Amino acid sequence: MRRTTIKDVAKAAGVSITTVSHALSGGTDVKQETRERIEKLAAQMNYMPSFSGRNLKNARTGVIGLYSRYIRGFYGVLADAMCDACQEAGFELDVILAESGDMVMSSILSKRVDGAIILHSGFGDRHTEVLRETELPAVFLDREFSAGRISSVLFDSYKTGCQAADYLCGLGHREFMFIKGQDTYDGVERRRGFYQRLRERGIDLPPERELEGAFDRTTAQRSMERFIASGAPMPTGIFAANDDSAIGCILALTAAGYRVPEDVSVLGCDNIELGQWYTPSLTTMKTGISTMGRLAAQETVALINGEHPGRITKTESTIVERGSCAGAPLSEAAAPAG
Amino acid sequence: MRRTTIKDVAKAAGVSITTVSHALSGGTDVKQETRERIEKLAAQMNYMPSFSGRNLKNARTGVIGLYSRYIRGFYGVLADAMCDACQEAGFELDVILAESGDMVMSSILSKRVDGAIILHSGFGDRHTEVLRETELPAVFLDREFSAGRISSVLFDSYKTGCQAADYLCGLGHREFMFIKGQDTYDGVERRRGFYQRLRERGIDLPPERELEGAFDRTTAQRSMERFIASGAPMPTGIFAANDDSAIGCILALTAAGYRVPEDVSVLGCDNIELGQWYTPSLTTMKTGISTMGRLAAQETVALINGEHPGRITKTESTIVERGSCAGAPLSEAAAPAG
DNA sequence: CTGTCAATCCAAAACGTTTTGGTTTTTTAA
DNA sequence: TTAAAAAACCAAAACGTTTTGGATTGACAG
Repeated sequence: MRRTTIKDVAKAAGVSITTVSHALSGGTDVKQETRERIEKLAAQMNYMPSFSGRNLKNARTGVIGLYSRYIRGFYGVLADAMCDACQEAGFELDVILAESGDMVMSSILSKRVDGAIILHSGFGDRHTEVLRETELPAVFLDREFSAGRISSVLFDSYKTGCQAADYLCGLGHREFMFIKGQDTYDGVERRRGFYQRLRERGIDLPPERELEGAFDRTTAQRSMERFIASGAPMPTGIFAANDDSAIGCILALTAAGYRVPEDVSVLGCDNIELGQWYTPSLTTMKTGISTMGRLAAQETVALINGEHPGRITKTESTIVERGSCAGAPLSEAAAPAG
Repeated sequence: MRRTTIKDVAKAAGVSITTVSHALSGGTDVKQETRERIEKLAAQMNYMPSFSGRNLKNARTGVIGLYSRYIRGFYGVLADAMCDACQEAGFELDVILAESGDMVMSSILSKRVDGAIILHSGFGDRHTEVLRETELPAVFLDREFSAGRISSVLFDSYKTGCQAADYLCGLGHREFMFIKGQDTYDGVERRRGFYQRLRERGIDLPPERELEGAFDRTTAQRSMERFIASGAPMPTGIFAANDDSAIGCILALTAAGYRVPEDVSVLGCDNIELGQWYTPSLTTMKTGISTMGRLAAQETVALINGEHPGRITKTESTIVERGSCAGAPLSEAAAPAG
């Protein structure tokens, strides 16, 4: 169970541990012949410097940590993109799954990573304050914040909301509905942008036309069913805060006899894979998840290298036109085919 | 940038570092009053023991590493399940994304993790041999191997193949086709089980009825298009090595005028989320990804604790009956509706 | 022969912990 | 009051590295 250390290699090679260290880490103070002998020996003995031993001395680990609660779905795509960018910069990406903000903070304080990318709803203001004091390079993905060595990399969700409004208006719609997401950064900003742009165009969206979607298929479906049951006139243009809730919404609409997109247009957001296979295929706002992951990793590296102080970066969305949106029907409000 | 160490806390509390260490790690040799004072101070100063310092002394990191090349999709679900099981056992799960088998090996040899879960195509026999010598507790997820401190946790894909054959035969089918996956453990075993069980039932599956699917939607679609163009008679029961290729297969069939499941039944494997939303909804073999993740993590913990030597564990699949399979049509071979 | 220089090498310190084996102080028992 | 026992504390070693500041060669110039 005892693993080989630098001492073992030194003994085997008949030199001091200093020489072994120099030989293996490319130092200049060692004869070519000796270096080769040591390298061969180290390989034979499966020697690899101890992570802890090395870091203790160096105060540098060479790893960037992605802290989140889950890793499935969205997070996985993000992590894959980050990983590429980290490796290009000579860092390793570790995904550290933590249950609470306290666990994230503990891990950071234990000096395991050179930089942290944080996407964790449990990480609160209290933690942020500690993080700032600690001066550890960090990047937030779910809030707008910047300070000394802390940056944020975000979707420009406000603008995405604006674009959604512009697109639906451009199709001729005048009566709208918003399927609300959760109160995350993106959920709040998408909503804000959508409402703001509608207002600029002189369109009012009354409270009863905002449905609870919770970024969730089932929730959106139930909400829409309730709305339909209420007998209120159906608007013709619907923007859902994400694709999942858009699909739930469509499910309820078609079940009630509405045709999408002939009677009602539904615009999603995120561009999940399912959207292109669903019937009708989903028109949606495509957010660049991979781009964001890559930018976040690069920003972390830049902060570690002290290239610039903390700042805020936003990436924009583009529309993906598919089958769930169409021009507004002639009648003011949509009605089910019966 | 200098983080607080145990020395700082000791100085602030007016005690030795020994006492601080005891106070914070629940040692018994410290007065209650002193302990409280130290705890409060440590919290105030944001002190957290250095990961490297502690591990150097302990030769134990408290982390289990999941080594893979990607983390999106399938891997993410797996990792989430593992994370739960690890935390229950007092370990932390780190997902370590490595490009090559060499990188995995380096990381393991640098003694960063107490146990490794390996799911990496780049990890070859050469690495396995080193791993065995190193005696580090490890679990493979993509090959059948066991030794001193090395286990495997796998899908029982051979049995899954058998079940697929049984199910299709039970529906009355006699003419079959197999959409081949990649030459991974699961790909090979699913195929072996399917063929074996057909043979046991006296059914022959000729080579021209095995199509290349590569676990990939497009590849399967192209293969099926080519088969249709060849004019060969269409079998009525198709088993695809995974859901993606099943969907590609259905795409080609419906485009050519075949009705699924009336003319041809298509059985997938994996139970991906898309399957339930696709039209027709996909009948498939459900593999327990979360169960496997949980088992793998528990097995790793057991190996770390020396509870038993390396062994092989397999989890079974269950069928999910949906809309892409039906009883065999009366005519021997299926024909497009025209 | 002497001093300089470059090329190799190495001993020891330092990094931040935990643990071992005391030492000092306080409490208890006689 | 004193001896023994218990409680509270601490100095130093050890873990595996890297780095600092020499030490030891041998070659070469003067």
